[in-house]
Amino acid sequence: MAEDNVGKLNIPKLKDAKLAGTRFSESCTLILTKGYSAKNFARGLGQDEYGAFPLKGKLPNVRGASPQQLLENAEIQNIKNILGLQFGKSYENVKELRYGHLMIMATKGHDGSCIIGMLIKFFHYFWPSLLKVKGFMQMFIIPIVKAYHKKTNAVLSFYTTPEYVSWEKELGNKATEYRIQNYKGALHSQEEAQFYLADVDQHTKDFYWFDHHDDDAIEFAFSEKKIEARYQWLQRPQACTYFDSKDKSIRYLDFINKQFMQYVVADLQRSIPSMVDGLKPDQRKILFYAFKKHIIHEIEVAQFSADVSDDSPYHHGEASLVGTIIGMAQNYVGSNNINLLQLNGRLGTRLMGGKDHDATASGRYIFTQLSPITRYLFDKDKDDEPIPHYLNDECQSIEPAWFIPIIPMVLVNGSEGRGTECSSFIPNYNPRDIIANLKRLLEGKAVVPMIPWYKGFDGDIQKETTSKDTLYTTKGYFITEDKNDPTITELPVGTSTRDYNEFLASRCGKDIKAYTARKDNTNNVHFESTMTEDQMNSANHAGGFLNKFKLTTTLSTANMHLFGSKGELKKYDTPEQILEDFYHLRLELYEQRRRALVRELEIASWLLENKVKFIDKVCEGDILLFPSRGKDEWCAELKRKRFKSLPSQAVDNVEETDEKESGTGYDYLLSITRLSFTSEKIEELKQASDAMKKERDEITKSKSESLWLRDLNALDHQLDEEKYTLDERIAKIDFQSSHDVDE
DNA sequence: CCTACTGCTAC
DNA sequence: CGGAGTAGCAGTAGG
DNA sequence: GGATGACGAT
DNA sequence: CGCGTATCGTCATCC
Repeated sequence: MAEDNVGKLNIPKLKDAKLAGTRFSESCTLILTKGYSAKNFARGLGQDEYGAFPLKGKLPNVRGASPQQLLENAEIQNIKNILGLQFGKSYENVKELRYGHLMIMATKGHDGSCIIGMLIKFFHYFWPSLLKVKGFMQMFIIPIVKAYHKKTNAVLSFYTTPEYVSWEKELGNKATEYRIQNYKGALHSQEEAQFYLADVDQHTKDFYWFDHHDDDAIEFAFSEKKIEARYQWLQRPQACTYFDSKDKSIRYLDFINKQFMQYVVADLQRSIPSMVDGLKPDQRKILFYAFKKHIIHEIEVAQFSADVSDDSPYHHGEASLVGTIIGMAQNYVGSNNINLLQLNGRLGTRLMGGKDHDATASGRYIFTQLSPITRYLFDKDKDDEPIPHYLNDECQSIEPAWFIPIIPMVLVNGSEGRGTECSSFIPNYNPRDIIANLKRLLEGKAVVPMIPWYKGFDGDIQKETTSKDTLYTTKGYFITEDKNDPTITELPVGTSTRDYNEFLASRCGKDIKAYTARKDNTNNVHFESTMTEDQMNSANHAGGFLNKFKLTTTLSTANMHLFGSKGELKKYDTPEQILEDFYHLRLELYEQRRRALVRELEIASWLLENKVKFIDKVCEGDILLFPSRGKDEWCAELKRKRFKSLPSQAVDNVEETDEKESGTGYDYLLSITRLSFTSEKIEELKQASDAMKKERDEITKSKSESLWLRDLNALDHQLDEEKYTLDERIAKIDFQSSHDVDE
């Protein structure tokens, strides 16, 4: 039968169906998979009618890409050739194609939707008529969670998180009857493959085109003309919609609206940090786990990332998590101003812009732990609830929506990210400037404008005066001892020593005679160059040495997107705006903390007071310990004598003590040991009671502002301890201006 | 009979 | 993913 | 002025 | 332990 196989295809990794390209091709299905895990699966379906082709990574988006680019893309070429498609041709049916169906094996989660979306867009762009052939495009769905009934062994599969969560909710405490299995990968074992083979139909969904609304949906999701509309769409709170896995077929419209747009939201959410703690979800996950397990002693990064992974219900590649951990721990110039994690080992230096490692591999050989200063920034002394706000339960999540540091960390370490419809860049600022500004706000004064600052940076950062006021220039630094031989001792923010080394090498013999790089310390910059007079003159003509030799970069504050405290996407125009937004939220939470503290002290205070009163009355003979009585009698007597009983649970409504008589409300009095009746103990108790009253009064009188101020001062002090000072920078600027090296 | 080396797997 | 490198082990040739 | 690449999480 | 593909938006720089 292979004789009439139209053109044997020589495509590596392709497992062609035996009947593909024959007169039976209409009944053939090409399965597109991510990775190689589905090869056996395709084999199980039958090698005559099923072919399999693994996709590497993500497909290109046809939107905006030039036809040339698309033609050069190997994956697109392969798909086109395997199916036997021709560009520019319109297909009303699949008779001419080598396969009758194109089935995408959706990897679970949003990124699977991304690939399907790209594929739909690809066909919509080149062969829109094919989308109207019902069942040409299919997807094979794989559950994210399976529930096994412990007794009956019945299996329930869930294909979307909301679907699973609503089932779990309905179940209530019957949930213990099930064993829940989270799906980590797809189709790894033979057993799994069998499971799907047994019921291929139920997992296969046909895509279909109904009317022009399907076109409109695709247009809405992808068109460049709809950017504004999509941005508006993202402003609205998103409902967790999902398709019904029982439906045999799925409309393009529904796929786009329910699946693809959720990917867009997820993509944005993982890329844009929160205004409150400055963290992206994975960074928060890492910090959450580090707090939970109290990682204050070093732990292997590979182990740590595996633990973080296990701790959350859904995770991406381990390598990316390792990379995120390393990113949070780096402290070379231009990375973090305050690294929340600490790294042991030589990984991530300025030499290569922090990339001189391979995350997957190096994770096994490097160690990390929480930086000591982190506890000063987050939840010092555990006065705050450790996790004040959780994500809504519909979108099952273990981590908090955000942590609440005492200063806006997003300004300290900056951030950079790109999602769909919106990207974001925030430069680093000086924690000292931030603290000072917060103190100004606490005193009712106006904030002072801040300029970006990078810890350890020896160059200069200035506001660009000539153009927009959202631009800042970072300048490297050089000295010229001999007239024509500049020595570069600092590179602008964001330039790695290695890249710069290559750059200088490329200029040798052209703009400079020669140069030498000193490599004593990976974080040190030292390039000695030699130039002829002509070269020096031409550099001066080209706007000076700094410009000619790429010793400046710019920082822009024109694109500062963040998620606000309620998860809303928000654009900020100045760092001060971020600071003030943070200020109002943080102050409100300090007030909450203060009230909670007052409540606690209130109770502790009257507890002691009542104990003292009780002991006094016993000593005075007002209350007789003997003869023995029943507990009810005791309670009645104590109530009559106006002792307060301790509410069993609620600590609120302290005033109204006669709610429910649990019978244990007076235990704190009845269990007083006889030792307490010694004069020493009585004295001690009275003193404690007075002290408690005093503290209570103080906190009651005090303002939330002073609680915050106390934390800020503690942080300030810790920064002193760790030598975060401005002195270096100021000295350098003075030095630089006095030597007049600029131009 | 012990050493030195080869070939192999598992990581 | 695949190549390089290595630990550990069994088998074997050679002194 | 239009193309290109860098950034970072996946 | 080092390779590869891609998305996504913005901005600087290259030609």
